[in-house]
Amino acid sequence: MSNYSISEVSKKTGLSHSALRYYEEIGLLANVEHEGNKRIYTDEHLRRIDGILCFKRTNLPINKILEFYSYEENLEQNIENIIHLVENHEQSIIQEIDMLHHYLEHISDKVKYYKMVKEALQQEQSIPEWDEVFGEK
Amino acid sequence: MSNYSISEVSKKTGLSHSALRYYEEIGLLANVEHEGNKRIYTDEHLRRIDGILCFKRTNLPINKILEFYSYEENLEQNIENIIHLVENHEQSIIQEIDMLHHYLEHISDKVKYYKMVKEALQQEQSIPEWDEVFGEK
DNA sequence: ATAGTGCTTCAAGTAAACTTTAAGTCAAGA
DNA sequence: TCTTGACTTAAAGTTTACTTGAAGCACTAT
Repeated sequence: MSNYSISEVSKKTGLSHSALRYYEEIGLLANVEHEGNKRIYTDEHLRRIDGILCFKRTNLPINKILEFYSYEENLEQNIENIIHLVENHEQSIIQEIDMLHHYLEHISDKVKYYKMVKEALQQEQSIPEWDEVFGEK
Repeated sequence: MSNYSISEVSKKTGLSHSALRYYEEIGLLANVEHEGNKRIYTDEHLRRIDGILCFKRTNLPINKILEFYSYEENLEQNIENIIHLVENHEQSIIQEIDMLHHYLEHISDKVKYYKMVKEALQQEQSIPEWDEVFGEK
C-alpha cells in the first residue's frame, strides 16, 4: 500500500490536478487525507478513480456516478437502487453501441463515396452522384 | 417536393424549434427561405438534417460538421480534406465502439456482482466480496 | 537570503450546444 | 373586432465538467 501525491495520481490516471481536486470537492473522491497542506492518495483512491473512469468513459454523468457511490456506502439498504442503476447503464451502453454501428455504416458509405469522387476527378470523369451509387439505401 | 413549417420539421426530426433556428444562425442549415416572416423548409433541408444528425449522434462536434459542409460546397478543391475528415471520423467511431465494448464488460460484471449481493442478502448469507468473485480480473 | 518547485485555496471563467425570455408579427376563426 | 396560435427576433441564461487565475505556504537548492 503506497501513498501518492496529486502529480503521481494525475500521471497514473490521466486526470488533471484540478479535476482531482474538483472530484474531491463534489464528494466523488472522499477521504483524501491532507498531510500538512498536501493531499495524500492511496491505492484505494486509485481503484475508485478506475471505477469513476469506467463510468465516465461510458457516458454516465457525474451526478449518476455520485449516486452510485452513495448507494455503495449503504449497500444493504440500496441494493435494489444500485442494481437498477447499473442495469440501466448497461442497457444504455448496449443501445449506444447499436446506434454507433448503425451510423458507422452511413459514415463508411460517405468515405466510399468521396473516394469515388476523388477517382473521378483524377480521371477527369464526371462526378458520381450519391443516389447513383447508394440510391437503394 | 413539399414545404414544411418549423413545427413540422421539428416533429419529423426531433430537433426543437430553437435548435433549428440555432443551426440556421450558425450556418449549418443554409438557404432557409422566409415567406413573410415564416421559415419554409424543403425536402432538401430534411436530407441535410438527416446528415447532420448522423454526424451529431456519432459525436462529431458542430464545428466539424460545419467544416464538412463547407468542403461540400466546393468539393473539387476540398476532396482531400473531406476524405480526411470522414475517414478520421470513421476511425473515431470504431474506436469508440471498441471502448464501449471494453467497459461494457466491466459494467456487466457489476450487474452480476450486485445481483449476487442481493441474493446473499435475501438468503441471509454473507455478502460476497468483489475480489472473491472477480479476483482474477 | 533568495529562488524555484510543488503544492494549497477560493473564486471566477470557459466551451459546447442549445434553451429561455421578452416583446412583437401575422393570419385565421368566433 | 378581438383573440388565439404559430411564428418571429435578439439577447441573456443554462448545464456539465471542468480550467484558470490570483495569492500564498512549505521545503530544497544556491
